[in-house]
Order: sequence, then C-alpha cells, then structure tokens
Amino acid sequence: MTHIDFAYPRDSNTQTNGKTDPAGEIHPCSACTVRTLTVCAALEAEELRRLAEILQTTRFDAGHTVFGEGDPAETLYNVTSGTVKVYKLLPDGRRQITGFLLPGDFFGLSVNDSYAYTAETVTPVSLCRFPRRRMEALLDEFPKMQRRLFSMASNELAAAQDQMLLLGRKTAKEKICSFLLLLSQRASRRGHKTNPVHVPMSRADIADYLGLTTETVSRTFTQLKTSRVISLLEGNKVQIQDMDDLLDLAEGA
Amino acid sequence: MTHIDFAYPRDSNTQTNGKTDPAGEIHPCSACTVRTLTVCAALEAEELRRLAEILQTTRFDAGHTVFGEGDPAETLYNVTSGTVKVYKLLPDGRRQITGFLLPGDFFGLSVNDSYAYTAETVTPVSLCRFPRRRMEALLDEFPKMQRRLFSMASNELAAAQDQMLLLGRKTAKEKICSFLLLLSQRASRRGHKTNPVHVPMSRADIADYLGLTTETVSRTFTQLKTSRVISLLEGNKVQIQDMDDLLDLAEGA
DNA sequence: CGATATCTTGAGGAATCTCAATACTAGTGG
DNA sequence: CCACTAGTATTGAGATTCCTCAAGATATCG
Repeated sequence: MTHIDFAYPRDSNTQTNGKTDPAGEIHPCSACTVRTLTVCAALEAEELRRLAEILQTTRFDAGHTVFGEGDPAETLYNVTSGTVKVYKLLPDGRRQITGFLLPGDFFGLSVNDSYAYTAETVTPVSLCRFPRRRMEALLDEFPKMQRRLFSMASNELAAAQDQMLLLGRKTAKEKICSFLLLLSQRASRRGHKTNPVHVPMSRADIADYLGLTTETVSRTFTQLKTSRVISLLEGNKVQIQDMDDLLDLAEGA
Repeated sequence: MTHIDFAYPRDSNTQTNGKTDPAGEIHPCSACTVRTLTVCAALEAEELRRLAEILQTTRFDAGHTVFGEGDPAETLYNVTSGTVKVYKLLPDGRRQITGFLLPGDFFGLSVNDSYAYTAETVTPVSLCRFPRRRMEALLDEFPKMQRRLFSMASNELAAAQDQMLLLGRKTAKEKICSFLLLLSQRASRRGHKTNPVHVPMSRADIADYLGLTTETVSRTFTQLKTSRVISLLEGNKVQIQDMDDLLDLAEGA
C-alpha cells in the first residue's frame, strides 16, 4: 500500500517517458477525469489552483521503474491513467506486490526520507508529480487537504488488513476470486463496467500480489473457467458468470 | 493495523473492566510514560490539555473484547499498558490477526462508521478512550495533531507492507524470526530491554498473526531452540542468542 | 513470419496443515 | 501442600495444498 485512493486526472500538455512539464496556464485539473475520487475532490477552487501550481505531469511506458526501494522520497504521485504496481523484495529475489494503483490512486508516501518499496508501471501510465516539500507546505496551509489525505490513508490501512487476511488465511482459489472481485469493485468506483473485468497485469504479477506462483494462478484460472465461474475473454478481460458465486468463493463460504 | 503508533500513558484514577471516568482535574497526561511515542508527543500544553479534557481511562482483564468487527466506531483508543490484538475473521472462523498493540499504540480508526476488525485484550490492559466526534473536532482545530496522526498512519502503512511481504513470501522459520525481531525492536523503541524479548501472546495468536498453525509455530520455536538461535526462558521470555543470525534468518539470507 | 516472452499443463516433491496423543502450566479446591 | 482440572504447548504421523522443475502451447512484437 501507501498508495492512496487520491486522485488526479488526465491532461493534454503531458510528455513521454519521464519528461515533465509545469502544468501551468491551462489548469489541467479542470479536465481531470479522476478528480472526484481523490484529494482534489474536497478542494475549493483556490486550493485546487495552488495544487495545480506545484504539479507536473509525466508519462511512462509499460515496465518502467518510477522509483526504487531506498531512493530518496522527493515526490508524491497520483495516477491519472494506466496501472502501476508497488512491491518489496527479499534479498534472494522473492517479491511481494503490495498494491496495484489505478487512475485516481495516490502513492509515494514515505516514512523516513526514502521509499520503502519500488514502483513500476504495468501499462503505459500518466502520473501527476507533486514535489514532497511543496506538497507538505500545502498540507499545512490547507487542513482540509491534510484531513482528506488522512482519511485516504485510513482507507488504505483497511485495504491492507483485508489483504493480510487474504495472504495469511485464504486458499489459492479464494485468493483469485477475491482478486477478481477487488478489480471489479475498483472498476465500479471509477465508473467503469464491473463485469467483463479488465486484468492488465501478468500472471506473474498476480502471483506476486497473492502470494502464489504463476503456475498456481494459471491452474486456478483454468479451474474457475472449467467450473463455469468465469470465462476468459480477449484483451485480458475476465467475464464473471455468477457474481454471487464468486463472492461466496472469495470467502470460503 | 489501523492501530497507530500514537501514545498515551498510565494514570492513577482509572477503573476496572470497562468502567471509565473523566480524567479531569489531575491532568493524567503529565504522568504518562508513553507520551513521547505518540500524537501527544507533538503537542503544546494547551493542546494536551484539550486532549485530556475529552479523554477517559479504562481497564480491561485479559481476553476482553474491546469492540467487534461491524460495531459502530464511536471511540478511538490508545494503549497505555498491556497488549491488545486486532483481527479479522472469515465466515468459517479462520482468523487473521493484523496487529498487536503495545503501550503507545493507537487504534480504532474506521472507514465508514463501523470498525472493520475486532479488538481484544491479550493481557490486562489500560486504555485511553477518545470519543471520535470530539477527537475529530480537535483534529480540525489543531492541524499539528492531524499531521502527527497522518504521519503515524503512514508508518502503519509501511508496517502493513512489511507484514504482507512476510505473509506472502516468507517461510515459517523466516516468519518466526521476523516476529521476534519485531517484538525486540518495538520493545527497544519503548525503552525496554531488547534482548530477552517478552512474548505475551499465545502460540495460537502468533500463528494467526503469521498465517501459520499453532503446531507449526511450536515446531519452529523448537527448531530455533535446537539450533541455538534462541532459548526459551521463564515468563514468556525469549532469549535471542545471536541477533545477527536472527536478522539473516528473518530475510532468508 | 520468426523470435521471445508469457501462459498453460503435467509430474513429482516439499512445506505446512490436520488429526491425534502426550506433556506441561496455572489455577482451584480439598 | 497436594491432587485435579482446564487450558496451552509440544510432538508425531499422515494428508494436502501448493511449489518446483520441465515441456509444450499461445500470444506478442518487431
């Protein structure tokens, strides 16, 4: 986690692959499609303007590392399009993905002054960048933003607890079903179709998110397909045949 | 999680088993031993006084449920002595403990208006209770408190990510070693001895925290004892024989 | 259309769980 | 002070889920 269900939207004057530009005159926020989901949702015009002042937009290809574990934490990010994964590694390379970040999600919070995890793009991604110092200054100035951010952190904590329950106590099948439901629910919150669920990440990424191997993920998908709970469609889409079934399967009921 | 490394200390005019009393005249905070660890650390005298005004102290025996998953979230808590566990259940009774709360830790944050987990005492416990509404009002009034709380929530998120890595990717032995180190480090932060580590919780609780069974926890302890990494002492204490060994074992190195 | 990565499927193995018995500990009452 | 009880911890044996290793199928991209 430490990606927060914040939000900030798309813009036109963006550039590609790490090149950023001040989002100056045009006030990009006005066009933002994910604003309602995030910090920005709560802001007055003035606050939004000040936020826009310090913000830059960036674009990355798929598979790009936004920052690595241990890097100095100088920037906060908000996803405006695409999917980002954040993960931690063990010395021998075992990996745990702690979250997938979708448009409107916020990430880059740090504890001391370095990131405690790596952030990498799963698909091509657009981001808003907030310099940390300036963001902190804004938070001090606008308690409402602070509070909003805190409330989003609380949501994150709740999600983290759910994920711990999943990792510690659910079976492979329950994990996969929970995962599909999560994607469906997050799509719904974003106003997208909930049913054919878009699953942009690889089997390996799903495995590292659920504490499984790619083989087990693949086998479990096959099994769910065979028992007619889901079907796999073109373009990384998963059709949920019976939502109630899936809900039960996700909790072992 | 959603227990936050906040703090608030012991007091004299406390009562037992759920009975509370206004912590009025005497200003209990002045005697607080865990104040430095928590929200209170950052506060001015005035802020502290206001906080003390809305606070009540409570005491519970071991094994008492402070609140249950789904209960209306009307109170925030701060542990001043003893240990509390917070957990979530699956319909069939499988349990995941998402955190053990020690003196100075804060808990009771909620997402909508109900608790997303159950909180239960492990040992006899003293708590400070803050009515949620009044606490929120104070947070609005004192941005510094808000910010402190947010920073503690960020710490929680980082801890949650560590726990996900543990649950998803570590072996039983690595889990147990990590757990002992965690207890040792938390003791250290509280100014307690780091080496014979006090482990107040049962094997079953440890198992439910680490995503194992009690049998596996027990076997792993025996194994670590046999290989002279730790030894088990009287009174739920664990002596760490070689801290560096343990650090390596915790990460699979 | 070929090269490369990703996904699926198979067979066997290993870590952990389940079930079951025994040992220990702490508290209770004689 | 000592047995007795109830809960907790340890140990054992076998079962099971999931992992590992390996091959083949499918998809993706230049």
